[in-house]
Amino acid sequence: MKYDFTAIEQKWQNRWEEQKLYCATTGSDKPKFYGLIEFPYPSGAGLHVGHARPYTAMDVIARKKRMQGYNVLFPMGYDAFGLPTENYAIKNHIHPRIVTENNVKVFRSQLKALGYSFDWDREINTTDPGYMKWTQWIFLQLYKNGLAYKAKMPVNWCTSCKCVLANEEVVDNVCERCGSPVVRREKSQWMLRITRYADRLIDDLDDVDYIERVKIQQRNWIGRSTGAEVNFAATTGDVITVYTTRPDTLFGATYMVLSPEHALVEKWMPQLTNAEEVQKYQAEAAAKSDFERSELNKDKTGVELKGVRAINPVNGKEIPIFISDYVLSTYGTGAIMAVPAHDTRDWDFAKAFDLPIIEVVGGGNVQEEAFTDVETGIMVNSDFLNGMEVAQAKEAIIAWLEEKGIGHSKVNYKLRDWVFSRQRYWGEPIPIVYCDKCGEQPLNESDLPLLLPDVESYEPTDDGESPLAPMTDWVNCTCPKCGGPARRETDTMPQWAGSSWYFLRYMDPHNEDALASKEALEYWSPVDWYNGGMEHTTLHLLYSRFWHKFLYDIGVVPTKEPYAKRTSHGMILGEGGEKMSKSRGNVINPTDIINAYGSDTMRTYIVFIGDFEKACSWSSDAVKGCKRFLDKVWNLSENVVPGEEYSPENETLIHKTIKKVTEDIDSLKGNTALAQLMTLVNQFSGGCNRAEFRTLLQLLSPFAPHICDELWEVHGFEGICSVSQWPVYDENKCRDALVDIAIQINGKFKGTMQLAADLPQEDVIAAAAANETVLRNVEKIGGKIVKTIVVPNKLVNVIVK
RNA sequence: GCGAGAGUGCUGGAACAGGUAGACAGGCACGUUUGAGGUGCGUGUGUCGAACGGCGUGUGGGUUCGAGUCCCAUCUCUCGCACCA
Repeated sequence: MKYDFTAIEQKWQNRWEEQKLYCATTGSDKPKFYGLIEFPYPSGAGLHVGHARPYTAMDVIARKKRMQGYNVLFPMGYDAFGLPTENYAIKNHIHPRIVTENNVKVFRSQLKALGYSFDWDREINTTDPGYMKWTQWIFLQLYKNGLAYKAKMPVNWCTSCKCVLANEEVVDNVCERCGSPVVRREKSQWMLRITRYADRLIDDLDDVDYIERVKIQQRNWIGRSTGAEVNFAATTGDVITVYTTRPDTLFGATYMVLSPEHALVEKWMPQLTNAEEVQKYQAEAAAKSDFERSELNKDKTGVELKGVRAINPVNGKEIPIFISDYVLSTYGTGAIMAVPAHDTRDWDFAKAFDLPIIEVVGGGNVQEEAFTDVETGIMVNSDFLNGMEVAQAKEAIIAWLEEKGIGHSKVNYKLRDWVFSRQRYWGEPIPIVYCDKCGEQPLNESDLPLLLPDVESYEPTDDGESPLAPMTDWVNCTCPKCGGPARRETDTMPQWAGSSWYFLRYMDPHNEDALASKEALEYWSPVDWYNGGMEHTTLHLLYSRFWHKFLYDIGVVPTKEPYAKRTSHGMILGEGGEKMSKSRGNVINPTDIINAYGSDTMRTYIVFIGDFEKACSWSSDAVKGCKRFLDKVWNLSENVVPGEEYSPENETLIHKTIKKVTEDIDSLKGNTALAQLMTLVNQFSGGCNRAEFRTLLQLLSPFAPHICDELWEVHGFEGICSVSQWPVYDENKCRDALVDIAIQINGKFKGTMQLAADLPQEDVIAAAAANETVLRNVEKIGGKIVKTIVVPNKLVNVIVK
């Protein structure tokens, strides 16, 4: 019989779907397992191998869990709002909804062709009105709880997308998505107060099982630092508040620096003797992009504010005040006290402007370089702090500042509030209206979802207005409070909105009265295992944790954290180790591989390709190797003899294999699990019995489910392989009766000897002493055996002197 | 600059908790099956050497009976952050 993978795969995919074999049941008594992967953005290019890697890995886990008796929720959906769809729609004059529908169709058929065990009854799409309704509902709750607010502020504006971006979407001052330059614009924007959750987003990382680099990256992004705010008096009578993490070095503050945008600079302008020079510097700084500002970070520039001085509150000394663009207006208070002796940047500036450097922490040579070590230093030149260690001095000075009422301890974050407005058409409209009488008003929940107007044209505008703004039929509405005339908010939500809670919708996707029922949320929460890309660590992953915590606070969800475990996959590179890209022409289309070798081969290769967490390059030859392996399994099927028990010559290897496959799948090492299965199949090359073949099919089933279900049926085993009960192993049967013991002479490997397993140590030593290899080497060295080290069942090391 | 991770055959990659480095696969070579083969099967394949044997996990040290694995130093690469006071 021929291995007709196309027919077999089609047959089983149909059967799985008809029988709803992989559908999850809320409330089942079985233990639950919720495995999640990031749902795709249905782009016009279709599914690529980058999707297939994490999807296949989680499918293998889900399939194994199911066979182990878990009630498995493994869902799929589409994150379908977004710019590429909108741009494509504009260019080709098709409505984005149609574009989305077409793309989703392609994605769905590709996903099905890969044989994933998704619960297709729970498929979701973020652009469905029934889904959008709850995205908008969550926004209203955020609004009502003071976490969504409108603010006029400088924002990142992508010159190509003609749209505002969140800080997280700007990489090296270009748009993360399209690579076009990002400029600053002053705009009124909807913001989400993610900063209110900064502490919990850091602290609760201790309670979840995320791979370490994800935790580190999130902590760094939130960027919590503890220090103090200190008030300096200016000679004008104004107060300059600074933020510092080193209040202990206050005695070493020899000048101050304000950011060029600091409000006091404007206030003081009339009394500055060098106002012109100051204004020129401000103008230069404003003209520079953030990129240029940080590019030029080698040489410190700045201008002294002549005519104003500050007083160091600890010693009453007058010190000069500068403006410089190395002080950021957006962090802390936009002003610093400069301690050149103990801060590298201040040191550079002091050298450039010839300012005094006063050592206040001993241990370095501050005339040569800034001494920033906080572990070893002892305070000097600091009055009542002298002799203390840095940590001690921090506490003492903060106490002193608080007592005098001129400072207090303070925690700062790099994290900023989330810019939530986008000036595009293809997103969820923000459910707010503006009434002349009542002002800003949220829509009534009963009026959700607020749908997009169905129009012909929705080109982005250059003036920063949403394309929805000119659609007066839609914009003009009535005020939900007074019923008078009102106008709708015309900005839409970012793509991150729908994906911030989608994992909850899977739990109860058709619910019309709530985002999901209490029962479903209680039963399925939290997601047990979430795998996704590192690129989402400070975007989607952080955003969704924020939303989830908020939903927890208002009693909607039962857990503080959405995901119990997070892992991440490496990229699949092209054949030569280069990134796959259209321009290089090295993109692998999963459909081509499926057509040529079958989905089981594709799946097997994707798992076998290498370490899941590392980048791997695609190899067309190695794909064939996996096809060969499945061919061998297929051919083995014709050499299966009767036998309901494992035969003695295969028993140990089978138990070992069950053990290895079971453990390796759980630790994302499908590559070595498959290697072990290949070893087993190689051992079976002459044939195997029914019991052995049955176990092989079960172990291979998570990786190559179609061929296994088919052969299972061909051999008349009961039920369906992919939902049969996972085989168990006996630890005692995982060991060979005879073992090869390595022989080392003085630590060098010389050969092996075969002994019975678990022999007492004395017997092993005796066997070694009598061993030919040992005797020969002892003689050669011309010494005596002084010691023998035995590692049970592994090795003996004979020390000869 | 700071933080994280990684350097193993011709290639992708294995190696539990320090215990036979190179599993498994690809490629290549030879043989064989075949009318033919981008088929199947078999054998070989780290390196030097005819062999005995020696040498081998980026580099240099160290700890240990024993190091790819641990420690110190150093080089290279990848990723993340980047004037965050």
